[in-house]
Amino acid sequence: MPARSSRHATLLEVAREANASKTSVSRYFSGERERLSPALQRRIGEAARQLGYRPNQMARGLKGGRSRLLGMLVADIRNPYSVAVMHGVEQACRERGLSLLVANTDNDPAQERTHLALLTSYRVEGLVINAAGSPTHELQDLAEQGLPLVLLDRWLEELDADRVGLDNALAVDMAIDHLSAQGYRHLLFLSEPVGQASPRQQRWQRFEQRLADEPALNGERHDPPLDGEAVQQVVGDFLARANRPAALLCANGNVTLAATRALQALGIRLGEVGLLGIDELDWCGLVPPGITTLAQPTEAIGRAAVQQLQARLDDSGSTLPPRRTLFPPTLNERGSTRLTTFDKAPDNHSENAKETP
Amino acid sequence: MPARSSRHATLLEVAREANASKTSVSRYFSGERERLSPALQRRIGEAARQLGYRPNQMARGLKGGRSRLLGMLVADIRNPYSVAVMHGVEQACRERGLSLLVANTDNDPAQERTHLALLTSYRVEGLVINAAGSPTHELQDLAEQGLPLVLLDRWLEELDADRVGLDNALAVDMAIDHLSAQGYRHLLFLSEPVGQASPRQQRWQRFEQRLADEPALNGERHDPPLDGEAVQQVVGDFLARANRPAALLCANGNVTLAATRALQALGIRLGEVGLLGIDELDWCGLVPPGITTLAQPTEAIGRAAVQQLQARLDDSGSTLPPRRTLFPPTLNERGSTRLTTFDKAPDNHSENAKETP
DNA sequence: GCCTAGGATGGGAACGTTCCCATTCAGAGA
DNA sequence: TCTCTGAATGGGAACGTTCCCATCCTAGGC
Repeated sequence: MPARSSRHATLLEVAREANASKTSVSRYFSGERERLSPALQRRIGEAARQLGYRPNQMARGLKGGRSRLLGMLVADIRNPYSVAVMHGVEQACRERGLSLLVANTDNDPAQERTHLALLTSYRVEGLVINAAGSPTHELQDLAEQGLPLVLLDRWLEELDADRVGLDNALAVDMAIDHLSAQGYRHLLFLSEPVGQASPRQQRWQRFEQRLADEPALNGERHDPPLDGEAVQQVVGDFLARANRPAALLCANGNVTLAATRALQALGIRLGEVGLLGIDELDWCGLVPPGITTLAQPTEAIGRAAVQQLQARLDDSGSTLPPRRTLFPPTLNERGSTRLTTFDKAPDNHSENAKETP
Repeated sequence: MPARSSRHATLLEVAREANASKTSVSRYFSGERERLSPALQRRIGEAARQLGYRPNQMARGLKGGRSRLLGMLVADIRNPYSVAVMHGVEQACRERGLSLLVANTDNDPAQERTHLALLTSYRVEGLVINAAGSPTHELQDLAEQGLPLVLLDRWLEELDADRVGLDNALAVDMAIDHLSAQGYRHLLFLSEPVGQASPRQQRWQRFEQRLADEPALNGERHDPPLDGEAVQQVVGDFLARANRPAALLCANGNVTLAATRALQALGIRLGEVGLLGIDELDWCGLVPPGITTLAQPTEAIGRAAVQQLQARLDDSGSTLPPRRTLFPPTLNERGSTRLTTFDKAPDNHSENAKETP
């Protein structure tokens, strides 16, 4: 009795069935099909179809070291930004016949280490790193071993690798310019706890720098934990302290969400106090009168990461200098940065349309 | 000159360094550590650390067929629901020392087929399927070959596999009961194009059934494409046609988003026309006066899928009957289903708190 | 003192590929 | 007729594991 049902057909079985050698079958499935005579091609194709043969990637990966696998370390998979970028990475992989092994680390350095080890144990050919902490040492080792890797969004200063992400300085510039042009004078830069995460650091550094340069503007910076009451507290205190017109600049999507909640809880109308978020979210047009955002070109960022990896893969020999690819954001102007001085604004159900300038 | 930098250390190299046999090293790394004498353990551990050895999963997978890999087919990775479930799947995998190979199909049956082939070519040990179309034939083959697979959320009637997902009938019951209790009498069931997707079918079937049973309620059903003006058109027409009090029941998160946009564009206050969405979203508390939702226990659903797979994996021999695991949703009651008959409701910035009943 | 049990260890054959070399063969050039 | 070329094909050795069997050794029982 065949307890185990028919396992996978192997190359050898196809070869026997087609009356060919395993080499020929291997060639047939490795893109060297045209080297085979038409007759042989037909026989192999037929046999393979009949047996339902699929090359075993594990075995493939073993021999040549070509696993056709890319690894991606994601700091927080539940962040829509991460998912959007991941989607771009995936698209680019597909176009190149690569598969993607994704590991989510939930912003936990320990998991980061574990998952890094895991990904390399599958002998991925390249790594897209969106790291929370700094497994710098491990990454350095990998880089030295010649594994192509690209840092995404967050980078580690000590590690001299390729980088892809948003032009954070430009983003903050655009945000401040917009808020300033709209008439806001007192700015609160709100961020998740800055910690090691480089974009957060860069964004607020640029913020401080710009404020120092422009005497007309005043500003503060805070990075409260996002759960619980802390945000509301911080925002409330800021507004009590600051003169108007005041605005909030949110360093990422999570912060925008928390800040919006806080403002609502405080009973403050958006626009009266300005709100501008980095990262576009589905619902930003829905909360009246719409929340102004700086959208990242997530798809492009993801694709660029893979492209960079591919370049390293192709180049393998010489050591190109590390490259940084920065993308500019796009301003989505909505009502939350339209300064209203009416004490009682009309209750207009705004369409979430951008205004034609 | 060593053009290639130090590649990965192998089992054999560790064995040599530790003055041990490869068998012993293999044992050391395969959880049979205690069979080795303390001295040998120490030597191997030392050598491995020194050489930076990591077992090659490819080679492992090749020999025993144990890839320690689970595959997951996701219909739409940009849907927060999918991501949330995926997070659960991932957690459960981690706890079991499994890795997850994720393939997103963007709701495209062709990609579904391709990715299915891909996943199996990595010899995944089990498959979590959240399929858009119906690669039923391929899946049937896989199932027959003894590959454990579990259908997630969407299932294919022809395929007699394990299923995990929301109790859709219960969800619709809860929705209708709630809307009805709140005083709404004319219901519009809004769905993405139903097509093959089973949850959509089940939800609206239950909807029709319930309406047929309750003469006090009237209802319609539509599944317009979500992009463009179609939703607004459908909602507008419905409201023109139906008597009040009327409410919208949205079959999933995407629809809720589209419906909210449509209502805003039509200048309709939420609550005056009811809105209840299946799937909880970050921002549902933010759009005044808050959108009532039925939240799925996404984490639990994801974990249940892996658990089911594990059960099959353990059981391997006998054929347990297919099992269905259905989860109940949770009602998040907010302002969008609080029937207001005021022609001009007070402009209250509602806190997005649940009311204590 | 011999036999045996069983724990610790090691040798070698898979696993399913790829890839470096043959080997075969037909036709062209001498 | 003989060699030479190159295209078509095949044989066999890796790749890094696991796992089935030895083999060795130390004690314990007689």
